[in-house]
Amino acid sequence: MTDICKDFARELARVYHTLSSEDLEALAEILVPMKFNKGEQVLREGEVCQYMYFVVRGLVRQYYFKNDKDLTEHISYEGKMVICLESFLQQKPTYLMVETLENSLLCGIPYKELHELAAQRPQVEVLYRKVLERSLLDSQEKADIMRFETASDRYKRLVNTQPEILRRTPLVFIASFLQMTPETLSRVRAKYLSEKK
Amino acid sequence: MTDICKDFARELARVYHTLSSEDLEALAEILVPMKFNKGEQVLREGEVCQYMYFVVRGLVRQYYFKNDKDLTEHISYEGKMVICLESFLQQKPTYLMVETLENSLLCGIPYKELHELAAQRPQVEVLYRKVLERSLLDSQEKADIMRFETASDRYKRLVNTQPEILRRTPLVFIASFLQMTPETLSRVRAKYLSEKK
DNA sequence: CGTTAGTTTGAGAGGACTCAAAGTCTGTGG
DNA sequence: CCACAGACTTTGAGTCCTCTCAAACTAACG
Repeated sequence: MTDICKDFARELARVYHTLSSEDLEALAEILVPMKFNKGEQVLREGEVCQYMYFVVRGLVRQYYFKNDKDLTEHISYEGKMVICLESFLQQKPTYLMVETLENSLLCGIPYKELHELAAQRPQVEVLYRKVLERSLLDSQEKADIMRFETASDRYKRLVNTQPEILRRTPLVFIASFLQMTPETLSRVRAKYLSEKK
Repeated sequence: MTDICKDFARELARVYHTLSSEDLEALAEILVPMKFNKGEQVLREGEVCQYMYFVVRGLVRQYYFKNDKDLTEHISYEGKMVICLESFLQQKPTYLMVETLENSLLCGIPYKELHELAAQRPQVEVLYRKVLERSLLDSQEKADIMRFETASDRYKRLVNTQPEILRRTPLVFIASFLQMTPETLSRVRAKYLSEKK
């Protein structure tokens, strides 16, 4: 087991504080560190998502194709979780893919081992549930944002909450992440910059 | 414990098949049946959602206010679950309210008892997790629908998947449930009917 | 039968899209 | 070190969907 995994396990414990140090040890045991170069595929279409990933270092996006269009669903960087939920939870082939936008170091919790551990250790099961809870709350928040905010609002929100993403990600991906066309993002951003000045 | 609760417990076991008959007994013990008249508030703004509700009979909607507008988030009838997730999961005051649209019979799983039981019985914890998984997949599906389907598509989808709701619910609520104005729904529906003929 | 809520119809506006073209950046090979 | 291809970004014009506001219509209930 690497230090990286230990760090991650500690991080998890901190965020969800339900784990004893024993649980923590056991969890750290099953973690798998993974290294990827910029532009590499972490998860391909049709594969089954075997891990809940944690980004130790780097930048990755989750995306899929809809009517031949490449749509970015999520962008994650240091300290964030990356899961293709539908595939991971149901252990069925994914339509949602993962690729890195920078050289990246990920830490994975494998499905089978997680479930075995959860069966033995109630607190791990609780942790697992809490991760889902968080995803659920996030996805509700996102739905709300998309429903009520204009393209311009969404851009400003990103500027305020995750400027990190803006600095490190090509515009095309940001546009579809914010659910607008690159053209719209360009206009929105031009207006934002001129207003700010 | 009433027969109703037994029915519900059986239903749960059927859907999620992880429970032993012992687990089932224990779960049924903590269920709380509740009766409401048409138009009654099941959960008011600011209260903490104490139950995961199951609709045994009747029709209920979950709604909230945004800029003084009454927005229907969800409509549920026999066999469906009703949970104000944010409030229930975090046991904090809800902004999402629940009211009945018909005389209704609900069956509630109380938070505290559920957690106690989950702590004792791993399979109940698993069940709890699976309920969350289902909510998550549903909410992702809904986001996708709202993103890519037009008002007209959404209406047709409801006609095909839950005509039940259309027959039993006032138009205003259906409109905001489908995330459109009553005017738009009226037009969409007029067009649908004329096309069909 | 009148009041009020709910639904339909119409006109007009706005946000974001598409398609198209122009402009800018970047990296590679001469 | 320059030039140019290809990718990315910006700008423009026109369109479409859904919204808002307003008015007419219908239904329901006391």
